[in-house]
Amino acid sequence: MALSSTAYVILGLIDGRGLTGYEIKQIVDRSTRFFWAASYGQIYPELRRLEAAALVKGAERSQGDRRRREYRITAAGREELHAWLQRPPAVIETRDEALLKLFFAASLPATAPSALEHKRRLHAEKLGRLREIESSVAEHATPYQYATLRFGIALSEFCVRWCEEELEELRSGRHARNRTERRTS
Amino acid sequence: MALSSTAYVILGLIDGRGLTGYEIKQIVDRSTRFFWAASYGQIYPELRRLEAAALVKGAERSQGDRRRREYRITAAGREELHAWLQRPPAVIETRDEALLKLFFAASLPATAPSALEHKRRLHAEKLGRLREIESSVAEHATPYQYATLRFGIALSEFCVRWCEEELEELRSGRHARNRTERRTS
DNA sequence: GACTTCATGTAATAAGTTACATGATTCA
DNA sequence: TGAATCATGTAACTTATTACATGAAGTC
Repeated sequence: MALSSTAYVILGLIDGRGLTGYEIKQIVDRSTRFFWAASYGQIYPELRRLEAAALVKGAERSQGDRRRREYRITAAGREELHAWLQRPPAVIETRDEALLKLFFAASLPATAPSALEHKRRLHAEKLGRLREIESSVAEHATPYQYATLRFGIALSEFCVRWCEEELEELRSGRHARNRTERRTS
Repeated sequence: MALSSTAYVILGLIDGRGLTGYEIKQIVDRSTRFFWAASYGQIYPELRRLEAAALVKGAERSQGDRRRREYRITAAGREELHAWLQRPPAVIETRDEALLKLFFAASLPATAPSALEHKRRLHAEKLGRLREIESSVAEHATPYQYATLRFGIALSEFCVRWCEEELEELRSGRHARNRTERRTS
């Protein structure tokens, strides 16, 4: 079949309960968002494709004049989801502009602290959002969902800490050489 | 001007030395690759665009019948690079298919260990490549480049460790509930 | 002689973001 | 009544990957 990962995000989310495109987007933004984002521009067209392939089934759930289309997974859709879960994951990619700026900071060394400081702030903000989610979500998430949340929190904490340590090193001037001896600590 | 981040990867790499598109790709694959990938399909057209904008200057450095075009940064290009370094970084995005499969593992719980095991292996492989790079690159990298390398190594180690701990929890059966009490440890 | 590496490039496709358009309902 | 939220969708654009084509030079 060869669907996009974003298609499996949809299949995974509607496995068990019917959801509208709008609701899918809301849930994504508080969950997979942190390791797999999806925009309306992907979700709505993808729902149509999935319905055309009979992997989901949409039904009108309009209330008054407000149109609302709720999608449920079909038996074929669940099969497709299970097949995907059984295939080995391959994609783990990162795009980190802050790290890129740090990487090239030798071209303008005065910018290095700022790159690190912004990176620290971005991770701290993400950490704040994840902690807020954790405090409101713990009871209705699956253990696996909860595990990915804990991973995101621990990872963000790690990144914040690393930035702080590195800023400290920059300030203390120890950054002028490659401290090979530090690697083993 | 509004260039893509990939354009700045090129500007940053050729700041100081002339490089061909081929060499840029090779260097990227051993450095920024781990937080900002770039393919030939981006590099060659981008070099043309940058030359059209007079931010880089290409020159023939053919040897015999083998054509070879080496690019150097211009004064305007260096200015553009410096301006970019001074702007706050915004993009830090991750796409992690393994985490996605773990997130949806409640749909087919038997696949959870496999998702974690694959995630662990992918991080371990990355760690191996980074360590190999570290052992060969330490002397000619800038302290900032070396810092990003150490970050990549520490982060990969963290991810490998997390996967191992999580696998251990799965095996011991403690995964059946959301262990709120564990969060504070 | 065959394989690998060096070297440049394009075309097709896929994936994803942003901005916009539209309109109902809810809440202050 | 005005703002926020609910709700669906598309168009234009950007970004990036993959596969392909071409050919020289070096190596086993």
